[in-house]
Amino acid sequence: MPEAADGRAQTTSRREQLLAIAAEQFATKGYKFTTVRDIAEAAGILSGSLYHHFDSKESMVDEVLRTFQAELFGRYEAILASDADARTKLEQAVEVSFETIDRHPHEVAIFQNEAAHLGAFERFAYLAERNRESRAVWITLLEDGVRAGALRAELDVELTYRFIRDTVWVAVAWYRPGGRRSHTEVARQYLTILLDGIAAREES
Amino acid sequence: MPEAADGRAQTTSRREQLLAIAAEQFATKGYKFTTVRDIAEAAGILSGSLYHHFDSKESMVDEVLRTFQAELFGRYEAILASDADARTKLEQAVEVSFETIDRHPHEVAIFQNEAAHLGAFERFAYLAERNRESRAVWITLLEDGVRAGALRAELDVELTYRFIRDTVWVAVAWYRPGGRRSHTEVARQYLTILLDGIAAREES
DNA sequence: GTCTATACGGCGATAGAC
DNA sequence: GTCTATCGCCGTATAGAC
Repeated sequence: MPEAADGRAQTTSRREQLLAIAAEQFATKGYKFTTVRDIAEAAGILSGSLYHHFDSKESMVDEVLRTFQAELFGRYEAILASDADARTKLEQAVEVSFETIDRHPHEVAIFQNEAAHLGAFERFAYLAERNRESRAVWITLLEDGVRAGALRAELDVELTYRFIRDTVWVAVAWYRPGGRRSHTEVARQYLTILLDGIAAREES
Repeated sequence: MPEAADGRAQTTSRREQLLAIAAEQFATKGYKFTTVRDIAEAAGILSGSLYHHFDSKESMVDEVLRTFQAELFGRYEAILASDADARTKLEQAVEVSFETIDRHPHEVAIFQNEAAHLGAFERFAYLAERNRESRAVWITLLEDGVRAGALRAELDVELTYRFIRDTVWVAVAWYRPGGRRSHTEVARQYLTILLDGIAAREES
């Protein structure tokens, strides 16, 4: 990652490298369990040197989460704005989510594991805001689905939203990029369960 | 809780009281974020006094988790051993899980949030063992369901197990005992989604 | 069974040399 | 941009009086 063979833009700045290293540590050991000395060591420098690049350990998670969320929500908005039918949009939202787990597993893990704690500080108030946005996206998708007749009418939309959100994001705990199942495959299987259930259909 | 009006066993020992207080703190703030001074203060004593009852902060989580797991797995075993049909057993396992969230929300939360970190230490090796046991329970239920013709034959059992486990336990993050939906109601709704899916059935 | 007092270590962060 | 050195704080845990 650090070197580009040809002369083309080697855009990964030192700052971004360090953030990527920090993100990996935060994701695997947890934010609180990761010391600035851990991050520095993984980067091959000493802890004091980190403060040339960042104000504090807190600033590091902050930047990691902000960047990640901006990208993710950009993609959700694109889906909402498209003119696909309700069921397709729902499927796309699920696919984008699993793709995000595939591409940014560390960032997703940090968000999953630390958002609750961090959200308590004013600095991280945007996390709660993003949570509300996310809920709005899924609820809209589900309600549109019901209205269009694609989803069952008696659906408890609120509960369904929670189940979807939980299952999709918690998958970061076991999904391994480059593993046996691709993110596309996982999304497809998941959608089958979600849409059609696991029970055998009785022939009528 | 501390007092029993009649002469009958007032079984909540001081030890159990302290453990309950610790569990609540661990669950809401996280194990690492909870200091022994926090626990002591919540109990109305000083931190040094805690060490009259327990070796260490670690011993406290340990005891909380061990007790909880023993009870939960006892219930799973009872279901497996019963002579109900495959679909009923699966439903019962889901119901027991939500009931456990209702009765022991703190313990479930601690297990959910801390098991990954704690599992690294030999002292908590049993957490990984319980995880394997849990997987065995669900996989058995699912495979029996497929064999009995109650569940779809093409089911990816491994993936389905993960989705069930994730959704059921993560519900501890939002389920509130005594709230608007009872655990029985949540379990029922969840089973509908899981078994029959959320898509409208096309009339054949 | 609880308190007072305190040890010991590791953490985040800073100042200034190179 | 990194290193050396170090500060101040807060965490767990201990020893012994009451």
